[in-house]
Amino acid sequence: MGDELDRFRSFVSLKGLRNTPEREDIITEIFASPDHFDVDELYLRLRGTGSKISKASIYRNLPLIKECGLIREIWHENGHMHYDPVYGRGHHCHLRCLKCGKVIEFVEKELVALEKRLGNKYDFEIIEHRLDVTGYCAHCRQTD
Amino acid sequence: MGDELDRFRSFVSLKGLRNTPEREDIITEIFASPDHFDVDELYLRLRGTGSKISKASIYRNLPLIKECGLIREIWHENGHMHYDPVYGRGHHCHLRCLKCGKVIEFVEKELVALEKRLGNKYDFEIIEHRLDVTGYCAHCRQTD
DNA sequence: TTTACTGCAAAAGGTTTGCATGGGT
DNA sequence: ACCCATGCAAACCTTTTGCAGTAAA
Repeated sequence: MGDELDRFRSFVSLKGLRNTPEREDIITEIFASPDHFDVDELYLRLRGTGSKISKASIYRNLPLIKECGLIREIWHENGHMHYDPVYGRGHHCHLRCLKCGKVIEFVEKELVALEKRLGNKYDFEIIEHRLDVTGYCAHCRQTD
Repeated sequence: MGDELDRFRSFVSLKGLRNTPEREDIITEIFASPDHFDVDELYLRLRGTGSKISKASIYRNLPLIKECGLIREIWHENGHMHYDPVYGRGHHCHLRCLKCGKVIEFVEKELVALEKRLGNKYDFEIIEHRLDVTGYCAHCRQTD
């Protein structure tokens, strides 16, 4: 907790880049409530805290924050990308309702073994896997 | 083989829609070599066969062809969606090289059991899962 | 002092849509 | 004949980028 900033500061200085208040604001806000988000939501949340940051800066910084390992891209929906804060949280996958959009996170440890198997079989160095399961939740099936 | 068209014809008439040469051209071309594609590639392939179809029609028809179960969306990359012909082929997942873009398809039958487990546990009617594994292939690791 | 970072606004690029025409059923 | 589907071009929307000013290091 607060750890994210430390990690980002090291990352940035290691790369010979600069840290800025804007970057810290973004990261702080993301981890203030580490739920899935898209650029627009994050922008509005930041505005809500009084930040005057521009969307351009958000777009420019998300790849860096991703490279640093604090967030990852999860899925693209309605024409835009969604992100998931991952730092400090175990790897998980998503079960998503196609109607209401509700998202349930679940952990599937077998996938680690699967990764290893695939890496060996096809001679790949696996970087990540993304498993997205979709369907209809109980509530949405009733109100069909 | 050719089966795709039959399926689409039934689907379309069941929905009270109309079949057209453009729609058949799209489907025929997709299954002429059923590899992953994006809209632009498909458009060029169609042009290559002499078709005068517009991109607008492709964009308007892909959702229908998807709903019919002939294709599915797989991943969004470089700002646009990629598609996968699925009809008549077993369900598979993708292992993708982050550098050269090479795609290896693999089958993981355990995922069916996983789907069932998730459905029961969270009371979801599962529609589909998408597992996308990324990393670096042997060739790209050597030429780093 | 250097030069990466920011905000702004314009541009880019994929996808959608309005409209008039054409063609299934 | 009805009205859905098409082509064209404009609109739309997310994301990227050029530029001039600002501020880390």
